[in-house]
Amino acid sequence: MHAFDILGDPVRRRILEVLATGEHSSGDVVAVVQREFGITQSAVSQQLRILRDAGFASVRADGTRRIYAVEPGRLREVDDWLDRFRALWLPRLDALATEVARGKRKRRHQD
Amino acid sequence: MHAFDILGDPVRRRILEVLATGEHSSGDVVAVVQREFGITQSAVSQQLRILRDAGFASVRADGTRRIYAVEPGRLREVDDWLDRFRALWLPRLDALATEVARGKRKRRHQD
DNA sequence: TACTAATATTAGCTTAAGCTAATATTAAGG
DNA sequence: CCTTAATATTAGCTTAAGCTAATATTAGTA
Repeated sequence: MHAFDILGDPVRRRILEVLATGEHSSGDVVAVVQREFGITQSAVSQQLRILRDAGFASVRADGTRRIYAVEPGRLREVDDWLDRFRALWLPRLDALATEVARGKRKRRHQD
Repeated sequence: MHAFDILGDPVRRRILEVLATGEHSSGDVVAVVQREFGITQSAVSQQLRILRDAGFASVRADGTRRIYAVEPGRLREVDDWLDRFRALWLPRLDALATEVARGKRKRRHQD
């Protein structure tokens, strides 16, 4: 599944925004999303699972709590996809400078 | 409408990929998408309209042809959104260096 | 002015995504 | 063990997104 398909949902994006600030328990995430979107714990849990399954987030157990963290790989795919458009807003940057600027390492581009 | 909501569709993404290589007529886009997705001219035209309305593409007339081009603004929104995650894959880059690296100008962040 | 080529629009169908409600699971504590 | 807290899962409903088929629009051309 393409990274953008996962990010094409406001709840999932919000969850990732929360996790971008650091690890959080499922309950923490539920609290935020529930306040802002008015949906149930079940719905949030389902979205957390989608994020896990798609590789956007990872979990570890802490007692009865589940602690979620962002997994950056899929987000880098998005970053890579944008490369083809960057010339449009960084017009005066030659190829090498762009490579350096974007901190790009050698990596396989599986579009 | 959030940029990601628009990009959460493979046909629309493919259209933007085509336009990333330069201006193209509606017919050109239809040819590519039709070959790859097997959908009708109508469907492609509808997606082109969505991209226009959302500010991802612009059109100009050339006789009976419509010439489409990428409009970078909305894609930069995506780039901006990713900022909050970049520390995850650019860990050894201080704030200023990141600013420079990302070629960031002063701009209003309306998340 | 009739005809054709290029594209857009509209109405209506179908499917899948995201939700709720209910229930299951798992771990900790008394 | 029994209970409670934290979280996950499942079944089923609803809605909206994306499609097709048909038709409209617009511009160039004979």
